[in-house]
This record gives sequence, C-alpha cells and structure tokens, in this order.
Amino acid sequence: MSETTLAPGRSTGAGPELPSRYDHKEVEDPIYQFWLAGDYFRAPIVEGRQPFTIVIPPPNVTGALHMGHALDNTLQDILIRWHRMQGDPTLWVPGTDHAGLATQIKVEEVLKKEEGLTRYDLGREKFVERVWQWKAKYGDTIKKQLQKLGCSCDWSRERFTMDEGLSRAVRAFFVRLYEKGLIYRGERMISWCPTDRTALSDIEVEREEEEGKLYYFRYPLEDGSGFIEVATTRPETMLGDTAVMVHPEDERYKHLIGKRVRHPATGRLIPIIADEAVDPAFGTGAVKVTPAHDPTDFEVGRRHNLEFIQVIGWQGEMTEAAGKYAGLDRYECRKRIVEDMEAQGYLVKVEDHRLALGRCQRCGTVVEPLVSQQWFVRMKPLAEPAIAAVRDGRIQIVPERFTKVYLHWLENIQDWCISRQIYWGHRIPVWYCQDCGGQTVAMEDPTHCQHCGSARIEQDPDCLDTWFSSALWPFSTLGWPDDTPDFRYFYPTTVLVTGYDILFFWVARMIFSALELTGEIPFRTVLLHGLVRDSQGRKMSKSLGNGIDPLEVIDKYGADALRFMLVTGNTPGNDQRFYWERVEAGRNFANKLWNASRFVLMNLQDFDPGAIGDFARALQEHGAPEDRWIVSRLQAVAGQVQQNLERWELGLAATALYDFIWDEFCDWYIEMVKPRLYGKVEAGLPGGGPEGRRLAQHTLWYVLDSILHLLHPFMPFVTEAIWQRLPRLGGDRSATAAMVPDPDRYVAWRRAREAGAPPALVADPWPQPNPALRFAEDEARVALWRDVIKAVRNIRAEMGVPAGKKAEVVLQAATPEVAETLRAGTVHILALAQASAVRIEPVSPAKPEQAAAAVVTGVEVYVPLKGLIDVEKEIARLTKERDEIARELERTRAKLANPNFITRAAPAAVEKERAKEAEFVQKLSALDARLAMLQRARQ
RNA sequence: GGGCGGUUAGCUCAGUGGGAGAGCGCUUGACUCACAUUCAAGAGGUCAGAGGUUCGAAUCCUCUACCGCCCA
Repeated sequence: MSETTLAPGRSTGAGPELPSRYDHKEVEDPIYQFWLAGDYFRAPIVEGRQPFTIVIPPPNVTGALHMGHALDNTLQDILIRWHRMQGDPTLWVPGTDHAGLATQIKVEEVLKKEEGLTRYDLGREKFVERVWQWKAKYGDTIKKQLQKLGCSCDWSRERFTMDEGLSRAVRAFFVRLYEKGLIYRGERMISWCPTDRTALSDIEVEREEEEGKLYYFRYPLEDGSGFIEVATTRPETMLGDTAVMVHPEDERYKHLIGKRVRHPATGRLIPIIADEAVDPAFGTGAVKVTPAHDPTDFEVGRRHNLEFIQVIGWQGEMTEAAGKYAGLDRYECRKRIVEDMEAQGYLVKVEDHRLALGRCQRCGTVVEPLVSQQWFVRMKPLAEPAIAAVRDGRIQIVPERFTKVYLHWLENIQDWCISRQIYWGHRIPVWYCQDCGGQTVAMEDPTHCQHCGSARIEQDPDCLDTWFSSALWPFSTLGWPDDTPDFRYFYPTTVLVTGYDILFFWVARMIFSALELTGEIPFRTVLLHGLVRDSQGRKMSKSLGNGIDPLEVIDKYGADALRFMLVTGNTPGNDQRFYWERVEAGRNFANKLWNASRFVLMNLQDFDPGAIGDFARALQEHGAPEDRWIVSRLQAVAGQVQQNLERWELGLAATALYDFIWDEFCDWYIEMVKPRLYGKVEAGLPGGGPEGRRLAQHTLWYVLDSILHLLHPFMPFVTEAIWQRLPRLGGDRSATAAMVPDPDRYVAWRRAREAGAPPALVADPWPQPNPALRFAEDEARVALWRDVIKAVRNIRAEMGVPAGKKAEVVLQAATPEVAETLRAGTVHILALAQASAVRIEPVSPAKPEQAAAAVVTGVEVYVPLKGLIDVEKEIARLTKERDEIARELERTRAKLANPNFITRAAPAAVEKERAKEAEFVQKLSALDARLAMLQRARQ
C-alpha cells in the first residue's frame, strides 16, 4: 500500500489527501484483516441478554461459491452487522457441508479424467482420502471467498459436517430414532441412479415431462382364443412381466379375468388379474405388470402375490433374468425387443406420448425404480410436531406464502430413504452379526454383537444421506449432543436465511430434527430468498456456461458494489437477475459516498467536534434551516431503515439509504452548505458567521457519521474505510456513539474497548432516530427552496440560457411568511439557480418585463430574459403547465364535491385534498394571468 | 390435475387503499473549486384484460389471458 494508505486503525485529523476515485482493491483486503485483528466478529456470551444467532447454510465443499451463495451470505451479513451494531450479542456460525454424493461425483470426475480410475478401482479407503484432500482445498477456498465478500462470521466457531463433534450428533440422531423405532430397514421400491449406483430419496429425483412413445403389444391368450392388447412406455420391462392387469369393472375384459396369457417375449404363462390400480382410459385399458420395476406394479405384485423378477440391474444393464437380452443397456434392450416383437407380429402400433421421467438431481440420469434393502426414517410421527410449530406461529416463514408449501409437503410426507451406496459421508452406524444375524446400533463403535456377544460383526457398508447430517446443523454446530455453553446460550437460533429451493431438503428436516432432538424449534424465522438468474432470466448453470463468478465481480467492482447490487431490489422469496450495469451502479454509489466524504473531510480540517456542546440546542440557536432539514430527514431515513430491516425488507432499506445519500445529502445539502464553509455568509444571516460555520461542520460530521453507520451493513468496506478517517470526540467516540444514551449496552462496542481493539465502525453503536432532531418547519422551508431552484433551472434550460451565464430571479411571494422563507434561502438560490440577483416582492399585477415564468406553491417565479423570450414558445410552455394543473384541480374538486368523500373519508385525507385545492387554485390563477398578459403582448 | 408467483416507462424491477417511482438506456446542456464512476434539464406509462367492493383501486375480491415455478 502506498503512503496515501487507507489502512484503518487511526483517526485522520488532517490526514493525507484521498484519491478522487474510490479504489476497492486498496481498501477491502486490509479492512478485512483489520477486523480479524480486532476480533470484532467473535460472539460474546452475555448472560441476561438475548443473543442474535445465525448459522450459515453451509456451502457444499463441491467447489467454489456461486452467485446464489453471494446473495445468501450478503443478506445474512447485513442482518448480522445490523444486530452487532445494535448492541446484541451476535453470533454468525460459518462452516461447510461434506455434501456426500455431490462431492463424491466431483472427485470421481477428476479421478476419471486424470487417472482413468473409478472409485471402485481405488477402493473405499483410498478414495475417501482423496475426498478429504479435495475438501481441504475447497473448504479453504470457500472461507476465503466469504471473507472477500465481507462476511463477518465468527471464524473461531467454524464447523464442518464431518467434524468429530458433528459426527457424534449424527450418531446420536440415528441411535435415538432407531431406539424409538423410527428408523427401520426394509425391502422397498426406491429410486436408483444407475450412473451413481446409489439409492436416492424421493426429492432427489427431478420429474420432467419428455417426449416418448407408447407401445401397444399383443399378448396371446393361453387357450388360443385370441389376444389381449397392452400398452406400455417401457418395453424393456416386459421381460419382468408376471401378470396382465385390467380394471375389475371394465366390461371389455371381465370375461378374461383369471385366464392366462403366454408372454410373447419370455414364453412364461402369466395370469390376467383385476385391480383398481389400472386406469381403464389409458391405452387399451389393459396393462402389463412388472412388480420389480414399477412402483404401482410393486404394490399390485404384493397384493396379488406375484413373482418379482428383476431384469434391470444396478448399472442400468439387463440381468441374467432377461435371457438373451442379458448384458444389454436398458435402452438398447428396448430397441431390440421392439424389433423382435414387431418381427414376430406382436407389435400392434407405436404412438407419440408425453411421459413424466424422473432424473437424478445430481447427474441427470433417468432413475430406475428398483426393489432393494435400504434404511428409512418413519416420517409421520416426526412430521406432526414440525407441522404444529409452523402452524401455531412458533416458526415464521418469510414470505408467508411458503408456509402453505411447507405444510402441504409435510402433510403428505413419505418415509425418507436415508441409506446411500456411496463412500463419502457418515457410515451407517449399524453392525450386523454374522452368527445370529442381529443388528447392533450404538453411540460407540461396538466390538461384539449386543444380542449373542459374537465378535463376528460387520458394519453396514453404506453412508447416510447428506441431509441427515445437515438436518442437525443449527444445534450440532453449537455443541449438541453435549450441553455446551454455546448451545445453552445461542440456541434456538434467531433466523435462517436460505433459498426457497431447499425448503424441503433442508429447512423442513432441520425443523423436525430439532423438535425431536432438542425439544425446541431450531430458529424463529425462516427468511427465504429466490435464485439469482442471468440477464435473460435463465438459471445460472455450468452446462449453459452462463454462470458469473462472484470473485470476478468483486475483483472488477468491489464487494460493496456486488453486495449492493444483490440487496437492492431484492424482495423476499423472489428471483432476481444479474446485471453488470447494476453492479456498476453499486460501484458508482460507493464512489459517490467516497467523494462526498472527501469533501466533508477536507472541510473538517479545522474542526473540533467538542466545541458545539448540545447539538440539538445549537441547531435551534445558530443553525441554518438546511442544517435542521438534513438532520431531520436523517432521522426519518434512519427510521425507515430500521423499520424495513425489521420487516425483512432489506432491499427497501438499502434503496431508502441510496436515495437519501445521493439525492438529499450529496446533491442538496452539500451544495447548500458550501457558501458557509467558504465563509461567504455573514454573521447576521441564518447559519452565518464563524458560529454558523462551526455548526455546518458539526452537521456534516454528524450526518456523515450516521450515514456510514446506517450503510455499513450493506457496504461494510467503504464505510469502514471512510469512518476510520472521521474525527472523533474525546474518549474516542463517534458522533453516533456520543449520542446513544447508554453505549455500554452495546456489547461489541464495549468488548472491543475492553480488549483494547481500536475503534471500528463494525462495532460502533447503531443510530437511534431522535425525535428531538425532527424539524418539520425546516423540511417545508427547504422543500420550497428546492421547488424555486428547480423552477428557475427549468426555465433556464428551456429558454436556452448558457450554463455559465447568470440571470436575475424575481420571486413574488403569496404571503409574508413565504417571503421570509425565500429571503432565508437567497444565498442558495443565488448559487444553485445561477442567479445574478434575487428580488423578493409581494404578488402584484406588475410583473417583470420580458420574463419567463413558472409557479410553485405560494411563489411566482420570474426570470427576466431580455431578448431571449420567444413569446410563442413561452405561451406553449405555460399552456402545457396550465393544462396539467387544471386537470389536477378538476380531479381534486370532483372529490371535494362528493358528499360521500367528505363524510366517509378520513378527516386527514379531506384536509389534504383541501390544501391541494388551494394550491392548485393559486397556481392556476397565476398561470392564467401570465398567459393573458402574454396573449396581449402578442397582439 | 392441484398450488404459488409474475404481468407497472424502451430494458430490469420497487411500490398494497388517497396527487404513478428507481436504476440503466434515450434526448439536450455543462470537465462549475468532493465526484464526468459526475452535475443540470427533459422525453417516455389506458399500472395485462373484464367485472366487483369502496367516497376513492396499480394496490382488496372474482374471472380471463399469457409467462414462470413447485407438487402430484
């Protein structure tokens, strides 16, 4: 870093000149190191105080973070920083997820590509070693990325789902459910991925409609009396047919029930059975039954005691039971069998048909329904408390509409298949005895069978579904199953921030697991956000190549810009699109703030923050209206920010700040304060003289300090960098810290001081809106100045007055009060409306010669422009304005003429309407008079 | 088939009962001593359509159309 270093940790005073462009690359990394060095993120336990806790949705160690993570963690960091500054004991637990199957696939891909090996070639132990290497690499990358983004996690509490403690939690969960009979092993039909060669749970299968075919085959009746026609979308399963099924009420087939057919492909004799499961309207109304390869047929097979013949194997290949088709891939087999049937005259026809296919969420392979021995969690008893917790409001889902989705899923829940035939993950803690066949399940790895005592026991080779461990994350990270201080203090957590796409996978499972194991809800609120899509609204994905790397964005525009882009316009639960233009807008905003701060700092060189004493009183006594105005507006905005954050409307809070900082503070207040800073306002005038100048400095200092506080959760780096250079009061207090009633209540602030860490914005007290600093009259005054200045600017632009050329401004005020307000604003009208002089007079029939006109509330504005006035153009301009006002007036009068409005509307609304009417009348008459005058001049 | 969301300025989106907003883009003018990553002025909208509730509807209700998502 150069000499103009932005290194934090020291106050500025008359510090070195700041560069005129904000350079995030100079600032961000050193600032983050500064925070780490000061240990500001560490969460203290303060008995008697309600903590604010978030556990991070642990990113998968599959690879680097994507834009969705950037959004998720930006939202969390905003909440965390806000609460830390509000003084709450604040904990953000970071960590990562081993992501069983997903990570295994990644490592397998690399292994295949680089060494041409499979996980089976390497063997379990060696393969798992490789995954640990992978985890070390990407776990570290993820941590660095979160830090680049500015996330203020408590890194001393970082966790990984396969840590020793968390693994014990998984074991405890399993043992508990097993002992309660809520976990069982059974032979059931499950979804199998032939590529990954593992069972999947229902929700890991993605259903989509695709174009397919419906094949009609003729199955000859045993007695030679004819055929029965069946339709199927999967001819390869014919080889496993063990019945033909019709609806019991179907008149077409009633006479065939109980007869047998000779299977055209296998030659087996199979029965024709009747079952309600068949839809008479589908195909021919008769279907083949393949109990080993279809969930419906599986049930039918059980009901009717049919034979189960598995003809498709674990890799999607045909088994020995498929006879001459054995060894073929399932799709190759489909082709062959259709050809063979056709050659033998059994194929009737083939139709196009849309069908729902299930694909593996991880690899996209079409899953195969197969019967196999797996472990399951019995869901009904677990789901009930989880339903109740949300239904009765103990857990609140934001936005509320997802409550219904959550409830519907849990109310229709199926048992959860938790065993996976993979190497990477938590081993299923069940040992089978080779002597008595008994199962041993225990917290500690057993050496003997608990039933017969035999030492010949072997652990189940499978692993648990990765979500089985993430379901415990909110409490396993805090120490459960041990009764640790962290668990006692920080649990239940406050809010969970995550995408709506894992509502079932994760959120629901955390809730029922928590209720079962801890007896408490895991979090009070679930804040759901949407997906970040590309600029065309498509999902970002590797295969499309449209993903945008958050690190690239941070490198180009800075983390603050990325964060601001992600949070502004973000509405809970809604998707959003990524736009480079919007990142650029975020960067521009950071630069704007930077330069406004530069201006302030340049003008605080001779400033003593202690000189003023009671700020509110000084404002009343020596302040200019614009000082009271900006301070008053700040209170309003602080209130808005607070309110929106409390309602989880983070985007609205950010937008409110953006508008206030750019429009009101930079474009108006800073411009208005300049004359006083430059000593151009005499002592007699409002806010004039040395006293007034000091107050201007104090106002700048206080407002900027407040702005930096309020914006810090959204743009932590640039705000901290600037704040470090802001002057502080004796005792090293910021303007904000000096104004909060009891700073010691602010836990992070107090802790940093006690630890001797330098003052830092990250730990400084949060601004409280102060009613004593609201000045309604001054807000109205400045609004009037702004209207007048804008009117003059408009006239000048429309009339083509050269930018550098000053022109006189004549203002006719409707009342003495208005005239007084205008007089107080003369200095601003001179500067901001490029006026050579401002003449203020009462409204009178005598108007300035050759002047362009405009009206604002209570004021007629004239700009005499000898030689520049085109009467026709002026008439056109004013007529347009007049017509608009006339329309407004008409609308207002129509309302007021309606007796129902007067009697039924809120009195305040009626009052407002009356005021509008008066305003429009005044404007309209002024415009009419002016137009009449111009018309006469034309003649 | 069921449920949910969306339809507001050229583009992307805020706005939930009282005078239509932002960013970007566009037009015009300005390198004015914090900032051209800027400043100033401006153009641009039957708030998808129909009906209803209400003194009053972009906002609440019903229906329709189109787009998207989730579940079966």
